[in-house]
Parts: sequence; structure tokens; C-alpha cells
Amino acid sequence: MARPQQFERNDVLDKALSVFWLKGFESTSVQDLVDATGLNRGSIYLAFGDKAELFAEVMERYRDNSPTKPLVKALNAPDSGTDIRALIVSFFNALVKRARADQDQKGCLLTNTSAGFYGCNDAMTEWVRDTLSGLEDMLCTLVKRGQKRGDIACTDKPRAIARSLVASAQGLNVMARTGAKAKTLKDIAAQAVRVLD
Amino acid sequence: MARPQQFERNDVLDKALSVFWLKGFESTSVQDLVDATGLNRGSIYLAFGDKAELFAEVMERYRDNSPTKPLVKALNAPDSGTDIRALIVSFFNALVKRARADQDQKGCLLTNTSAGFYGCNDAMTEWVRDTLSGLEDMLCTLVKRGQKRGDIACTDKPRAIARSLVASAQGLNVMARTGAKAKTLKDIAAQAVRVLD
DNA sequence: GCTATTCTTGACCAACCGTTCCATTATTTG
DNA sequence: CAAATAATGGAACGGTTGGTCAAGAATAGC
Repeated sequence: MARPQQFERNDVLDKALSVFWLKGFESTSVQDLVDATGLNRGSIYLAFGDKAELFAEVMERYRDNSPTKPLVKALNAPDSGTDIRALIVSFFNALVKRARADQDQKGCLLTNTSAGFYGCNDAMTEWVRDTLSGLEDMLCTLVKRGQKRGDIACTDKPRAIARSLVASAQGLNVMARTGAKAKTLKDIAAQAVRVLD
Repeated sequence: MARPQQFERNDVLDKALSVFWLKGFESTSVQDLVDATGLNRGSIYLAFGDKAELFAEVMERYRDNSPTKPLVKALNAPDSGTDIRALIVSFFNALVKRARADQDQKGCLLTNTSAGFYGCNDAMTEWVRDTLSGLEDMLCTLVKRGQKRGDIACTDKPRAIARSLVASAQGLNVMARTGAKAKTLKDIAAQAVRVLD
């Protein structure tokens, strides 16, 4: 019938991600995306729509491959016997590890977008809110389960604990973005998980 | 001799602040600043230099009038007998109050700039880092004093506590920016100050 | 091979960007 | 009033922005 697409969609998304992550949505020009992906301008628009749509798709992929992945996995396997407290601790450790491994101090794309995205009444703003509240819900369920199982000693309301955890993660990411030292990030992570005790 | 300046510098800075805060540095055009300040294009450049310099001056002013003001005041009055724990609690309460009063969900300009500023190797990046580490140092000194006075029960290292507090504040601001409900922010603030106990 | 269909290409667009400049206007001091 | 200084208004700068479009290249089924 017709000529097949010459590129792997996920490859292009990954390349676009690296630019968006490094420079942010607004500071990334379409020309930057052309250079990074190797695709032609028109091909990008044909395959992904405009810049905002491409960014949205990049964000979806970013979320699905983020350090929250093990949390999602555990959430969907309630009877796996995973230690919930250890799971959450390792989530924060993963954030620290990611920050340490990143020489560009890019922080977390989701956090950066949360704080730094400016498109009034935009769909992206709503998507970010939904994503963060989804993370809160997930942590809330996990904490509740951990309390029931005895992994988590703290008897506070799981909702309050979950909210604190989400905020701490955001705060850690902001600090990582500003170039905080590894020791600082470790201190933050250690204090963050103390809400579980 | 000559014609005196026709505008109050701080008035202009405040008007510029409201735009920068609402739209962010990159999304604020010079035309926006012209409209908001009422000054002419040329006058802005004559009085403040370029856009980045104006933003830097706005940020300085923002920092000096921020909710951290009482902390600075207490830091410089070591013998005032202020309850340090209560001081830090009211700092977080002030963050929550500011967020609740803001219908535009602008968050904190410093936090937004920390996470969302993209000018590689820029002086602003360094300024943000210095400002945050200054806040950490200030809190560290205050916590140490509070521990000595008996206001603060927690015996952890003051440096670790201070780092946690800074990160929690950043996290709270991010959540406020995403439109988190008042109850959520209160939960976050309440958990944040628990590192003092 | 032929044709239909799709992908790719690069030129092109108007709009906006931050910045500069200069003639004009306004206000002060001598 | 005159000289000096600074704010003003507006036009203009080159460069970049996100986005479009028509023509050409490639591949599928027939």
C-alpha cells in the first residue's frame, strides 16, 4: 500500500525526552527537536502533532519509566508479600541515585514541569495534577497495606503520610535540580521516610 | 541639573514581580513588562539593564520580602527568647497561608525558578543555589539554638534537620503550584515540622 | 511494471523575541 | 531664559519562534 514509517516511535520519544528534560518545554525549540531526533520538521508534526502534543507523549512515557515503577508493580500485586516500608525507602533511594548519576543536574522532569510549566489553563497543568494525585493515591493504598501488614509502625492516617511522601519527593527533586550534594539528598531522603515510623 | 526619575523603583519591581511570578521568566516577554509597569521599553532597559538583570533584581526583592523574613529577624536577635520550634512552625503555616490566599496558584517564585529555570551556567542558577543553601544555614543555626534552649526535642544533627526542612518547604511549594487543596498543604506542613520532635 | 498511498524533505511563512537607537519632550539648576 | 540631563515614544533591528505546504521519494498491492 504505502511507504512504512522510517523511524521507531519510542526511539524518537526518548531522544525528544533528553532534550525536554535538559532544557524544559519552553526553552526547547522545534529546531532542537529536529536536531536531536534526526527527523525532519514536517515529519515531527505529521507523526506527533504540535510541540505540546509531543511533549505530552514524552511525559507519559517518562512517567511510565520513572522510579515509581516498582510502586506500581507492588500495587498491582497485593499478595506478593513485599515489605512496603522497604519498598518506599528504596523508592527514595532511587531518587537519590538518579540525581547522583546525573551530571547535568536535570532533576525530575515531572517536578520541573510541575513548578515551571506556564501555559494557562493548559491540559498539561491538569495532567501534572492528576499524575501527582495518582501518586498520592497509590502511596496511600500502599501505606494502608503496610500498616495492616505491620511493615509500617506509624499509625497516622495513610492519606496524610502519603501526602507528606509526595511532597518530600518533590522537594528532594527540587534540591537535586539546584545541584545539592549527595549527602544533602541522603539526609532529605532519610528524614522523608521517617514519617513511616 | 536634570529631570529626576519619574517612577518609584520599588513600585516598578513589584509590578514586574507580579508578571514574572505569574508567567515565569521565559514566558514573560519584555512587552508584558512594558504593559505591567507602564514604563516605556527604553526606560526599562535604561533603568534596569536587560530582562535577566531586571529579573535578578526582582528576585532579590522577592527573597527579602518572603515568608523567611521572621526567620532572618530571629537569627539576628539571638537573645530575644523566641521559641524556635514555634517560629519554624509558623514559617510553614505562612507558606500554607500564602498558597491558600493565592487564587492563581503561582506557588513560590524561588521554587519555580529553582525547578524551572533554564539558562545553562547562568548566574541565576548560582544565585538560586546560594539562596537555598543560605536558608539551610539559617535554619541549621536556629535549630541548633532551639535544641540548646530546649524548644526542639529532636537530637538529630541540626544540619540534617535543616536540610529536611528546606526540602519540605520546596515540596510544599511545588504542591501548592499544582493546585493542591488546603487540607493537603496542611498535612504536608504538619509532617514537615515533625522532624523537630 | 504500474498505480495508489504514505512518508520525507526543505523551503517558506507570519509573528514575536529581546534589544538598540534617536528624535522629542519634560524637568531641573544656574 | 538657557543649558544640561534624563525620561519618553516609537520605529526599527536581526534573529528565532512554532507551524505549514507542495513537491519529491519510497514502498506497498496489483
